[in-house]
Amino acid sequence: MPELPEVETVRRSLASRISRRTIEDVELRLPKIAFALPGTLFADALRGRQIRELGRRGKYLLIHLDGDETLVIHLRMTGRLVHLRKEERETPEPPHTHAVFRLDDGSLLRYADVRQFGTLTLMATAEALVQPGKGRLGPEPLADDLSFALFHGALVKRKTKLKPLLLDQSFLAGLGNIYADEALARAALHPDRPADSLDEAESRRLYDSIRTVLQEGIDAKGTSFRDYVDGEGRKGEFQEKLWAYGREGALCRRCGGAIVREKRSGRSTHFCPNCQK
DNA sequence: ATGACAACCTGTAAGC
DNA sequence: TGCTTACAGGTTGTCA
Repeated sequence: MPELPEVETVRRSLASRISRRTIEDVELRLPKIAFALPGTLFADALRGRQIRELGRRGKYLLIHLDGDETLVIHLRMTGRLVHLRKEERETPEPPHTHAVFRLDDGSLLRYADVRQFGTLTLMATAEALVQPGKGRLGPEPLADDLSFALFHGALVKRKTKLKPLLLDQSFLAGLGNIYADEALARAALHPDRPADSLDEAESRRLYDSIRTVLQEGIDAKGTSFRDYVDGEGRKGEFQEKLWAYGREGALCRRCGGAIVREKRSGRSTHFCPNCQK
């Protein structure tokens, strides 16, 4: 489900609702999804803690707490994090609700995940900012300090094909299957092109396309294909503006050719064979 | 470094 | 209708 634009949308939609609130209690119904420091219980570690502010790193949502710890949330495919104000708290609970946070203003933060892949991890803030997941994360695609020179330098060192490279979170943090396909479509680059085969103009197109498509995704409040909703339970709108993903058989918005869907590194890959070279 | 694939889960849609 | 298979916004581990 959630790639960078979706996680950023969740972050923004939750920020004003839960910042500076204190967690009064946590009901953890599926313990295997949650991790605290070794030897501690997740709910115990969170009870009474105040939420400072919300951050994001790649696809990880960071809930910074007092005491220099951060609750790191990864929604994986079907995770949802929805806040309900005090007057909304009787809203029927969605199925597969695995954790409920009760906040000091009477509101609730519900975490639901059909496939149980997502994780809630309490870790030291310093660590969460650098390395929220297991492997090292690459740069933030939208950060000012990711210059074209830096991107291009890293790109041409790689022999991998573009599609798997864009999905590699250690190369760039935050692209997933939808936005990888979209970035390639907008850059008019074929998913199978070896990264080191791009000339500078092509590399520039890719760099620009990645940033444009992610920013437009955020502006549209994410892509809701199936499950995704933001922190207030609202769907995004970017699915209406896609060029490639989910458009098999439809006409390419650039050249009018037919979009195809083919497997690449185990993922459905959508592209226009006519103009993506 | 790269690639291929299974595993973790449940739900839905398509195919027969 | 009912059964089977493929597939889904992700990541990780294993084995070439």
